[in-house]
Amino acid sequence: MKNFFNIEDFANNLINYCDKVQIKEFEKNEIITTYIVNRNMLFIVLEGSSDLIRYDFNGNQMVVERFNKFDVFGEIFYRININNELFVKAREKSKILMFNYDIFEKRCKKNCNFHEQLLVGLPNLVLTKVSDLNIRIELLSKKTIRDKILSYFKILSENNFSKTFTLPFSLTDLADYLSIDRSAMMREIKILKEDGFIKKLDKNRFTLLSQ
Amino acid sequence: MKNFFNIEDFANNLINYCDKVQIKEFEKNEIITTYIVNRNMLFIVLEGSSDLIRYDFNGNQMVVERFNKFDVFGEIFYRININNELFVKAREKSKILMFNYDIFEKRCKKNCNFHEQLLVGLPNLVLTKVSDLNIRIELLSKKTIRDKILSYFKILSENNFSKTFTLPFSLTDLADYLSIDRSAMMREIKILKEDGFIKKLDKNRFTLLSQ
DNA sequence: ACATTCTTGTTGCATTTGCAACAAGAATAC
DNA sequence: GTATTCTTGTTGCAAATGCAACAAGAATGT
Repeated sequence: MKNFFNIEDFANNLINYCDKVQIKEFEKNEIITTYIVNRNMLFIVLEGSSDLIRYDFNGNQMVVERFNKFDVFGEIFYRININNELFVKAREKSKILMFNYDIFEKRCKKNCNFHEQLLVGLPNLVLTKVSDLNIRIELLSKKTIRDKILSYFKILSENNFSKTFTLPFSLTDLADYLSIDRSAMMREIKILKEDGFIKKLDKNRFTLLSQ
Repeated sequence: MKNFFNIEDFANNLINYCDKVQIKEFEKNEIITTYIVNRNMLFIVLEGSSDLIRYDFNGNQMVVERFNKFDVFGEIFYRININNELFVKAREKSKILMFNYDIFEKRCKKNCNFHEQLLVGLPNLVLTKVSDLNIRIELLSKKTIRDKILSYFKILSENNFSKTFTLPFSLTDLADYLSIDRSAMMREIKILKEDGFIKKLDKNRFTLLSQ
């Protein structure tokens, strides 16, 4: 999982960024963007985090996806969104890089280094996104809650090169991520503990037991 | 959903393609590639179709994803695949375009038009892929079989600009795509018909009723 | 033309899951 | 420092779902 360019450095050198790109700060709960098909805007989280939210018919809102540091998002990744009921809301004070997809076609006036770096670095961010989406699809495809939890824990464990790992979010969020009922998930985690599959060390810290 | 380049024309002009790219034909059931992390190969289906298959522990194989004409696939979209148990198998006689991701960095010797077109057109194919993955995630996130079916039918209907539409694959494949048991899905379709939500016209042809 | 494989359709039953509701502890806001 | 919100944990129950098994029709291969 090598990085084709170092986005940390990149973000730190944004002082004289080009005229095709802007950086904006958002307060907690501010709307960052509403998804409108063919608007072709792209966003990169530089600081903070935000949620892609869908309003369904009944009026209740649901978190479709969460964006953390250096995640890419935008209408361009959601070409079918007929009712324009998708929007992105800051979960906390956040800094967002914004630009139009036509950046690939039109160079900026200054022909700046920043523009160039973005063009080189963006594909890697998108590939990471695709990989993340594929992983989530595989998890959501598992038929039982047990399989979903164990498969996800296995991935976390492998990412961490250790049987012990920390969840990247709360248990409530985990249920959302796996699209299962939270109480049913808690029940299954309890059974997995009893059956000796996992051990709960701390609030969000688990160990996968070999059997 | 505009096209940034016409891949049909593109594929028809492959006569003097560049030295960075190759086109290969595969017979039905032939293995096109095995996913190996960091191999960085990309593939585009020019003709035919293929399945991404996972061997699980028990030895039984499961279709993770299906690739049709002009779909892009490759290890590069699956960065976490520790056991290398993923491979792509041709469902029928297929023609596949293959190249390494470094095509972005290294121009070919001839500096050919083909190479240039690929660089311009590929991002659009990838964005379409991301959009498709996002749609599937939303469907898989629905909690009931009824919601999954109705949401998917709504998308097909909107794509077709009509309440009536044809499934792009068999009912058996639909159950796989939505990751639900086929018999449970058939039962639900029956209830949806009885409740007046849908009408079945033909084998794979349905109409969404307004109520 | 026949055999074989694939797809649709159906049902009973056990199991899994979502939902509702509640309580206690942790974290955060003011 | 207190109130408020968020998170974890638990349970009973009804509803949804997967599984197994079977049959008939359609499509495909030779």
